[in-house]
Amino acid sequence: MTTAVKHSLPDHHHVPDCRDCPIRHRAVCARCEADELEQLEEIKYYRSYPAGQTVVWAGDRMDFVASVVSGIATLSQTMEDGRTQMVGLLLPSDFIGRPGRDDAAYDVVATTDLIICCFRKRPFESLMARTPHIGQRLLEMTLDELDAAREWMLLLGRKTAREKIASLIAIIARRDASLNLKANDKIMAFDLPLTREAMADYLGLTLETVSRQITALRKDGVILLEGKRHVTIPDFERLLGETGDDSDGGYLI
Amino acid sequence: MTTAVKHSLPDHHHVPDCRDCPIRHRAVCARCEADELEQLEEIKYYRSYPAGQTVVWAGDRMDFVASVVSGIATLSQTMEDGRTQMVGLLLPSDFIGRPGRDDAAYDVVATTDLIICCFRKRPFESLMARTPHIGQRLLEMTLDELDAAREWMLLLGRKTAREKIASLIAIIARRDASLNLKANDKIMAFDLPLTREAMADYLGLTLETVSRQITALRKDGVILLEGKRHVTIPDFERLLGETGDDSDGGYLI
DNA sequence: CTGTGACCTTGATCGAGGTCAAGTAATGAC
DNA sequence: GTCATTACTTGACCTCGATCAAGGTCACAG
Repeated sequence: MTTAVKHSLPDHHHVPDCRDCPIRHRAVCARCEADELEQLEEIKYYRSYPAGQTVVWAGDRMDFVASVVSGIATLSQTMEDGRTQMVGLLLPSDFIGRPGRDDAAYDVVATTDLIICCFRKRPFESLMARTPHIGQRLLEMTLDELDAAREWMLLLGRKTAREKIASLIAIIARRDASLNLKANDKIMAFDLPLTREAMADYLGLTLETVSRQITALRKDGVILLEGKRHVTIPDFERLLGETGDDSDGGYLI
Repeated sequence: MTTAVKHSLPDHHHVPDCRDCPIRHRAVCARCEADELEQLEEIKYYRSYPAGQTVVWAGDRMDFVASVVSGIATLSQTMEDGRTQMVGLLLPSDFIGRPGRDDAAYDVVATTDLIICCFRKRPFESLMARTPHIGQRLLEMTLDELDAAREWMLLLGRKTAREKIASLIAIIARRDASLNLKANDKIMAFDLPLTREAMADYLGLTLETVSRQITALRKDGVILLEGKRHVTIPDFERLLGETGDDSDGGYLI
């Protein structure tokens, strides 16, 4: 299997500077930094998880950091009584884990089939200490994630249900567009990678409200739906108008 | 004035590892790192702002990074229609600004009289490049802030108004206790450093709801109020029970 | 084809928190 | 003293989204 996965590594060369995801990042990509390549190669390995499986539980000991190779994972917290809030969406090339901490702070769950590229933590940390460049990139990524988290705080604290849904769809549409590089397509189309419940956990809503608002956006012609998951956006500006964000479009999340 | 401020610098030696503030941090403190002291000394200067004044507006060019010496500042975002969400509370020794970005992402407002210690950005960045240790501390601080932001996402997305207020009061109480080092005092007392409106902006509520919930907590004996701002907490565990957080108390924010 | 379960939609109702409005308290200017 | 202002409280009402409940659709197993 390792061999099979290695063939997918060219993905790692595609390191999008995705400004659109809730958790923006740039991958820590071995292949793109010749100097560190061999050292990283020595301490890395791959793991795969089927959709629905939990990668780590909050509080578990975590002896690795990792980067998403393919698939989608979520980061979430759960209160004693079961209320849960998703705090991050991990897409290919996003980073998992935290140098300097041994226990996972959040549940990491694979929402689709998932392959991650792991680095054993101690060696990674010492490599980081020897190679300031890696630490700097990690800082940059972390600052981007912090900005994204704060943008999400605005969404959670102040937006209406309709604005929340529109924002999430806009974000997914942008990430999809930036990954698939069809920049000139006026019409965006993609599958929602999350269930209604996962969207609800992300947006601080209930799944019923998510369903109702998606229906409302469809009835108003803001989005088109085929089946339950496939979304087409006939007019992206129109969608942006529903998000409540600044309309200059320059820096939406 | 510069001289007067320099006399307050011993504050910088008190670098609490405050795990309780929404935006946790450790100061980048010149005094505590002999090696970098002189280089930092060369590029630093102080600024002070009266309560209510805006330090920087979102989108403004920012040619410095800074550390709070005394007073309290807030970090917030505002939507076109005026809805605002606070995304950070900056207390003494917290860090302001972001190496690698020229424009401020958020409004920074002094809520009390404020003194900050600034470092010109370009020299700070090049010092960072030469001194990996600084970058590492910055990474650590940023990761702490990220955790705090995510904890706040749970609050914003899933907690009730009463839980939100209780959480905020608990956080302020802990920070106050950790700053004032009266660990054995069972009874905590302090002044709320924020107006009802600022609390509302922080918690994603309206100021009326904040007022009502504070009244409710007072009537239920969870907190005592003298005047509008001075709070006494007769039973901290009781307050924690109102926050909705895990009751082990180990890692509240 | 029929059951079963996951996922989603829709309806009816309820309530937490928002909105609007009036009023209080403390402060400070004149 | 009066007036104005800022910060806060309280009440009445309403709305948005949660809750509870039922039903639909689809994929898949037997």
